[in-house]
Amino acid sequence: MDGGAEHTHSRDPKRHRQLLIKATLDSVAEVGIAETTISAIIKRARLSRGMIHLHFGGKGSLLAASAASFSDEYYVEMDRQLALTSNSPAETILAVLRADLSPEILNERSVAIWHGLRGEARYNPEIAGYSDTRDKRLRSMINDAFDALLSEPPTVDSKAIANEVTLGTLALLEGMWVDYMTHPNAFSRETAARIITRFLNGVIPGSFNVETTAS
Amino acid sequence: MDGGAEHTHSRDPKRHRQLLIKATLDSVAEVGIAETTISAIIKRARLSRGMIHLHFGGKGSLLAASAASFSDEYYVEMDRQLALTSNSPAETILAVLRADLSPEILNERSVAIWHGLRGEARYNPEIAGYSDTRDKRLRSMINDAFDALLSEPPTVDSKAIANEVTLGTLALLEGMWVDYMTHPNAFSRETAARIITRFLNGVIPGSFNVETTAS
DNA sequence: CTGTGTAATGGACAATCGTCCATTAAGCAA
DNA sequence: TTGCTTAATGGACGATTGTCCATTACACAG
Repeated sequence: MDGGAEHTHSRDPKRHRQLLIKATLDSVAEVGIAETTISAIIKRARLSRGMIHLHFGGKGSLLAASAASFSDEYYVEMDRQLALTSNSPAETILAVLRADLSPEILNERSVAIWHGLRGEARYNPEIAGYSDTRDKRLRSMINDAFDALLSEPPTVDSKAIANEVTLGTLALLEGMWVDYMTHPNAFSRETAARIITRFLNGVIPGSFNVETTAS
Repeated sequence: MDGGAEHTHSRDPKRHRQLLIKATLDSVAEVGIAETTISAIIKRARLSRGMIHLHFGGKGSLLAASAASFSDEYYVEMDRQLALTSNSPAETILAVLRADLSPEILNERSVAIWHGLRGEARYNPEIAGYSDTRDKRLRSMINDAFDALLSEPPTVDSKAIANEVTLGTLALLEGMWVDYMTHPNAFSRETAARIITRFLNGVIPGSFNVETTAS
């Protein structure tokens, strides 16, 4: 019937699962979550229509699995970059900032997925869970560092300050992501990092010296 | 055209146009932009199916008109609140912060619409235009105030600083909106305002004294 | 080889999407 | 009233949505 069809039924369930997740994330990144339909995903993964129901039971579960995978991607890269730095509190905070603004983590693909999944989280509790987990881990990373930076051992007052500075730093980062999403080509990672450092140097003087290095 | 004559009920093109826009924004706020279909909008506005095509020509144009209306809502309320304050630079900045975090402007309805339209702006240039216009006006408001606050008349250096502080302030506000959207019930407007003020007081010492006055 | 179980296929299916138009209803001029 | 204009209706239409399943293809045990 067919002479040279290289695409016969390749049997590899685990790889196909991963292929579907990747296709889903790529689709959300490129055409948005509204256009990420079963047909679009299947076409991208070059698999058959029934695969999604077979492996995930429905579109919702596939989206949730994709959110989990995306969260993993984030922390794998974050941990990789953090492993390269020393572990003083100020260094850790700066390293997190740099990583969160690095091209490997902050790019057009990731902001589009981030935005799409954030919206979907309101109606899919499973996705909300993964978003929340991601946020909490980042927050405790930064919060611990500010605790150590402000007072050793931390006092009630220093902890209160650390908490507020942590929330402010996270808000700054999230705001920068929004900025990047709305104007990807006008955005400057260096400017963003400099602004955040300026603010941190303001609230905690002397710990984030920036100006020394020539640019 | 005329001042009175609002007796008619079934026939009122201008009112129906407005009704459709309101229904669209309400739908985006409550069920998300994906579920905001022609049927959903019509059902909400209690009008007939053909009205959208009649008055707007299509769903895309209705969304764009809704984005314009939403942008108006924002600035009408912002201007109203700003009119109540004195016009010293520091007071202006604080007033903008307070307004942007006030229940009239920052609420579950507005963040949901804001998020939904931001995502749609990638595929509908008309919507992107209104988002951009809104952002630019807010930015110049804050930037002008920082310019005046830092140096009178502004110097090249003070303008550079004002620009970065402006971008940082906007990022903080946008981050707070994201925070509010993801955890509406855990969010505290007072804490958010205090954090931003703390950061501003850090980068520009002495201009944003917080705890002293309550009025 | 044949038999058995599972991976994979791709179309059937009802529901819903957005667009569009033939028809009806309402206001105004005569 | 009669005629004319336009707002408004609501269903037809083809395309597409997500779900599901009867069928087929494959790997391996025997």
